[in-house]
Amino acid sequence: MEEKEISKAVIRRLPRYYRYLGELMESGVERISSNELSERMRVTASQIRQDLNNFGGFGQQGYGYNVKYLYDEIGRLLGLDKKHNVIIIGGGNLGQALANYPAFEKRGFIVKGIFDINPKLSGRTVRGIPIMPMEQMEEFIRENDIQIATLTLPKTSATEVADQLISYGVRAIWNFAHTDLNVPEGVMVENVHLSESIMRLSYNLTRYEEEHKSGKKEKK
Amino acid sequence: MEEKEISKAVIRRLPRYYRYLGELMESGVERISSNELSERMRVTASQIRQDLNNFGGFGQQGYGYNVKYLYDEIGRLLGLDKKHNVIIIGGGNLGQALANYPAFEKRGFIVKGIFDINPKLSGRTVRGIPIMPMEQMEEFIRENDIQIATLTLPKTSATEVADQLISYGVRAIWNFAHTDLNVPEGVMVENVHLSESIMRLSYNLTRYEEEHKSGKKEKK
DNA sequence: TAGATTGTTAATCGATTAACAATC
DNA sequence: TAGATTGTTAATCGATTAACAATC
Repeated sequence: MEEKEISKAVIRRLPRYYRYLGELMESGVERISSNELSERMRVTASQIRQDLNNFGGFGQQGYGYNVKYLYDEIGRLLGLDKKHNVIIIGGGNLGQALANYPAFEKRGFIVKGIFDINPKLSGRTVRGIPIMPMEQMEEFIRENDIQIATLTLPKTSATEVADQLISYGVRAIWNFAHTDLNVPEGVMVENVHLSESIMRLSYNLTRYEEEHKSGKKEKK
Repeated sequence: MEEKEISKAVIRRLPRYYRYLGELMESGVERISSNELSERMRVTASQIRQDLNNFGGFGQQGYGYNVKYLYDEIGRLLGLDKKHNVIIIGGGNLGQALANYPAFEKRGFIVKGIFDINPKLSGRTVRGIPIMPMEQMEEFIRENDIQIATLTLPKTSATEVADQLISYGVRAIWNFAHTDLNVPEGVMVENVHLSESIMRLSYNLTRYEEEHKSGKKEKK
């Protein structure tokens, strides 16, 4: 009845909670209070409690949170309790690097195939994953229950390929191309714009240098 | 006198403005109003005007914004008018993929060297960029005016290596390792946590599926 | 039970949007 | 000049933090 819409800001933080809880588990910590966690993560305890309460009462008064339980619950929210079949479009350096990344498999993201316009790459494999020509994409998606497509190709072809992918039934696009995709309702896009990321770093570096240039500038 | 602190949200948007303005330039557009740009970028015109005004009056009443001028100004803010020397720590797949990325060079980010703990990689090159052993890092940083270090190595060594880099004078870290870095004031960190990114995608996909499962669920 | 800590409401802060006077 | 569009102030919205009653 009451659809409590969860804000993007909260969702953005979920994977980070998951990471910290995983580390706590590894070091054998069984329970943790929002206060302790807040010190480790450098966020307020209030925010932690607010965030978690969006999804239900995961804690217990007077006790705190059970680390394993909370870890599993957040994992479930993030869809990490299920396998997701992934394809990578674009078999260049970045595409191959992602295909080679074992950590994704551990979290349930299984790379099933790589597609590239370059016919010379066809037939090769990366970590046992076949590189195939674009023509086989549709059949492959339909037959292998592919939910997520990773776009590691030039922006010039990204839009067109994304449209194809969606028409073949892909519901989620992990977009590394330097362009924004317009997708219909019900299709998810997560952008990784690396060039924008390094520009933000460059901005901060430049601002800092400007403010501190010519040695130590005395503050009046 | 009045230090107008610019919010992180604004800075996050700057590179995207830059991208759109670059595309407008390429297609020969000379001027644009906040209204037109807002339609293309799917943000409000009000936000565009507010954002840009943080940095000064880039527009002109009755006319709008000169595309080339605005592009250059934002580029300058982002520090793209200067060259930045970059090293990559970790010569694995991702490190090599970034080294191979020509778009960075175009923006003034010059990869000068790659460092890896694996001595077998030493002496090899990627796109003419030498891979060197970690022992040479300090000297290389000091002699080549390195400002930015890219961390593409396992989280287990990331913290330690970051500390080293900072002590050698690196002021900005582009962190791809799955961990948060604690750095002193004056050192910039930009995180690219790919596993968190794909988890957000997975979250949205999973939520959407839950809401629409068992075919079309009628809404009362 | 007493102490601890959550869940949750209320207060504050910041960011976005709307409105319009300034001005090209 | 009249029309267009910015720069900027005010209003709204949303997110974070503080506070505390509920409860384990």
